[in-house]
Amino acid sequence: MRLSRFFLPILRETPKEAEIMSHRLMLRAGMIRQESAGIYAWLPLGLRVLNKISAIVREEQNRAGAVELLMPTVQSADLWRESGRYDAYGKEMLRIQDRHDREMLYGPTNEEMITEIFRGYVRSYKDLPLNLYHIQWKFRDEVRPRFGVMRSREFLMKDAYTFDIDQAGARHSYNRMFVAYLRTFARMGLKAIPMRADTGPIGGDLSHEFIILAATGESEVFCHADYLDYDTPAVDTDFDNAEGLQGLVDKWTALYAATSEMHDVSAYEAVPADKKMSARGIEVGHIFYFGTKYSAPMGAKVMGPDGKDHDVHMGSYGIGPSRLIAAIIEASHDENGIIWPESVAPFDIALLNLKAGDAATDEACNRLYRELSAAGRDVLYDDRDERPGGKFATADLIGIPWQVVIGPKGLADGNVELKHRATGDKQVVPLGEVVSRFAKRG
RNA sequence: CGGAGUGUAGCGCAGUCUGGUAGCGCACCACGUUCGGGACGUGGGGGUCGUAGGUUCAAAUCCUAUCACUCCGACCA
Repeated sequence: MRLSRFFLPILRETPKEAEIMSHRLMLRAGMIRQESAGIYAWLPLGLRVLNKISAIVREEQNRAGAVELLMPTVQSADLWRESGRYDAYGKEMLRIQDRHDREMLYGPTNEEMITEIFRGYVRSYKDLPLNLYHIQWKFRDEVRPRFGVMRSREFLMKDAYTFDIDQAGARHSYNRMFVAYLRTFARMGLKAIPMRADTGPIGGDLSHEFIILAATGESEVFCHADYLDYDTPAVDTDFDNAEGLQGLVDKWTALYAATSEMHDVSAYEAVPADKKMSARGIEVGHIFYFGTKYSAPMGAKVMGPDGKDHDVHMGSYGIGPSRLIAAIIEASHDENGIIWPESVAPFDIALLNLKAGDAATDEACNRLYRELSAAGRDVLYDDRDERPGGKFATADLIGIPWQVVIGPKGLADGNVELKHRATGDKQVVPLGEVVSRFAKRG
């Protein structure tokens, strides 16, 4: 992409309403624009990151055996009356009427709808287990949206729903998502710690919030420091191996980790002093098992091997890609701007032409732009007629992992400069070697 | 939903107390000099002062209503 033809409305000054760093940087980098309280337009740079994150979520969901579909944003109130939640949900639900005065709502979540879909087709235990998910916009009319996309009213959410014949099956389904989540967040460069969460009236131990530690986190968390050193489950993890998965989950839940709502002071006291970690955290995922809470009232049952009907055991599993963007920025930035992990960066390489209009630099840049693009790299080519300082500042602000800097001075010796955004390391590289350097990294 | 604020050019702000017909910095446009970490000069464009009433010879400024947004608290992916 040539910057001269892209739409990147960066701001030099910080809009006053932005309190936390991720919100400031997203506004300054031209990623989002507020359209209403807690409602944002995604500008091209922001959308690129959002799509990268969704792609990782999708890959890991699929790997764990989940199947993607897409449900609508607008739902019928009648559906929610079946579960009793139409009245129970309260003012957070955005209620609307269509032209026939039918009561509709903008979905805050999809348990009712997925249960309706399930019961319409699935009749036998032989069709289980089943895990269906979608990535769709949700709306929750928060009393006080704030912190940009961290707590917005409209937000993108991946929500998966599992169906099993019994609780043992549901536990395996739960564990699949548990491990998929560990992999998902790790791929985005995040250290997410699963913390025991409130299961409400269902009880049991099958509910976890995945928390990223960050100074600006909304909730106070307490955990054992060893979690930070744990290895991510391998890419070839066998998700059909129930014992193997249980072992992984056991390992990741053995040590103490809880948010303030679930904090158990005496259990925390048992953590060795040098391992005690008290910090603030951002919730980026939440998984839980809720049994037959929706299947029973809504009549989602299947015939079991015993020839009898069974209410299916369900669970739901959420990840907020839009919130994740803010969480990643909170965890990865410096005074100059965002530092994207390579896996979610909007572009792989920023190609800076320090003297647009100069025949030699133009030619070298054009060639590199073509060759890097052909090698499968997403390149943002800053071909604008701007001063070098502005180009450096822009590239740093929007956080592209690598900067290839081409100016007349270096080019006279056949060299370009390669800068790594995260470390600030700069090295001089012969022009002819740039493409091979990046080809290897893929 | 309780409490506190703010709405003046794309962004950040002054002007409001004490009414006299709107200004500064950045950004934007033109020309020139510049050009390896956010240059400088000259000239220029852009605002029904959130909206609606009212008071007044005269309202960004005073009064009333209303809308939007932000912050603190309670609540939440």
